[in-house]
Amino acid sequence: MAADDTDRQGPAWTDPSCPVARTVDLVGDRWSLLIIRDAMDGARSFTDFQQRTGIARNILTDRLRRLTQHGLLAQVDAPSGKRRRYALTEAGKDLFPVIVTLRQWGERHAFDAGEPHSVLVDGDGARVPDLLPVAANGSPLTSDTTSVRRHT
Amino acid sequence: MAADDTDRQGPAWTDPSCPVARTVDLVGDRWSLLIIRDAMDGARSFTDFQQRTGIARNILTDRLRRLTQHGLLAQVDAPSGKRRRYALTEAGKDLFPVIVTLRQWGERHAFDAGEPHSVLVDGDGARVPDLLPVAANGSPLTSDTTSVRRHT
DNA sequence: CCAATTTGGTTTCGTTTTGCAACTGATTGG
DNA sequence: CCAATCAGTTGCAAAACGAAACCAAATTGG
Repeated sequence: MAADDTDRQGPAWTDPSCPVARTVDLVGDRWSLLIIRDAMDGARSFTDFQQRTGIARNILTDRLRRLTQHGLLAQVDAPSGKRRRYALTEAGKDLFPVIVTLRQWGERHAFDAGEPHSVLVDGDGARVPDLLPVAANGSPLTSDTTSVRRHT
Repeated sequence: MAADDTDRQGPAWTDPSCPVARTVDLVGDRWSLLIIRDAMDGARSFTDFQQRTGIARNILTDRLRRLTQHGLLAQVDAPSGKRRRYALTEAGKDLFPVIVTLRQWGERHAFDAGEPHSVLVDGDGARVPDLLPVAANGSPLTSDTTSVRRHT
C-alpha cells in the first residue's frame, strides 16, 4: 500500500526546526508509542504486538515497517529462512525516558484514587521515582521557568 | 460535530490498566502534544495555536475542546463578554517532563549533525540537561533494568 | 458611533487513514 | 506428512482529517 513509487520519505517535517515536532512526526499516533512500550516490555513477534495492543493487523504491519524505516526498530535476522522478530534499536531504546514520563503522568492524572494500574519498578522492585527537569544548577524547572531559544 | 448526544466520554481506554496507554489515549495524536508545547511557550488564543501549528481550523476546534474536556486546558474568560483564551491547567503543565523528553529525543536522533534546531534553556540561558530515569538508589535505569509490575 | 476588520469558530465536501474480516502462503510441531 | 500457527495481504466500509468557504460576535479605526 503506497509503498510502491519510491516513497518520497514522507511529507517532510511538520515544523522542521522543532525537535518536539520531529519526534511527534515519528511516534505521535495512536499506536507507535504503545508498540515501543511493548517492545521495551519484551514483545518481539508480530503476534506479540498484535495481542498486547489489540491493533488491527494491517495497521500493525504499517507501523512496524514505519518504525523500522525510521530506525527505531530493527528486524533481527534468523539464521535460515526463519520467522522475523523485531527488536528496539539504540534510538528506540532511547525513547525510554519518553515512555517513563508518559507513564508517570498517567499515574498522576489519568486514574481515580485507588484505581489499580501497573507500576514501573527497578531491579530491586522499588518504584521508579518521578522524572523532573532540572536546571544546570540542579533546581527544579517548569514550563514557566524555561524558554525555547531558536536556531542553535 | 458529534458533540451533540451527551457524548459518552469516548470509547473507554485502549488498555485500562496501563498508564502509558491512558496518556496516549489523551494526547497520542498528531496535534495535541504540539498544542501543549505551544501553550507552554505562551500561546493563548485560537489563532496563536492555529498559526504556530498550521493545523486545520476545524481540527483545532476539536482538539482544544477535547483537551479542555479532559482537563489539560481551561478557558479563562475575561470579566465581560470578552474573547476566550486558553491556559494550561495544573495537569496540563504537568506534561512538561513529557514534552522535554520528546524534545531531547528529537535533538539526539531526529537531526543530522550540524542541522539547526531550537533549544530549551533555563532562566540563566543554560541548556536543560537530558532527563534520565534513575533507580531509588540513584543509579541510571534503562528498559532492560526495569519491569512493569501489574495490579498495584 | 459606525464601518471595516479580526477573531473564533462552523459547515461542506473530498481525501486519507483506520479497522474488520477474510484470505494467502510460508513455518512449525507432532 | 498434516494440521495448526504465524506473518502478513487484500477488499471494503467507517471514521478522521484537511482545505476552503461561510458566519456571527468582538474589536479597531476614524
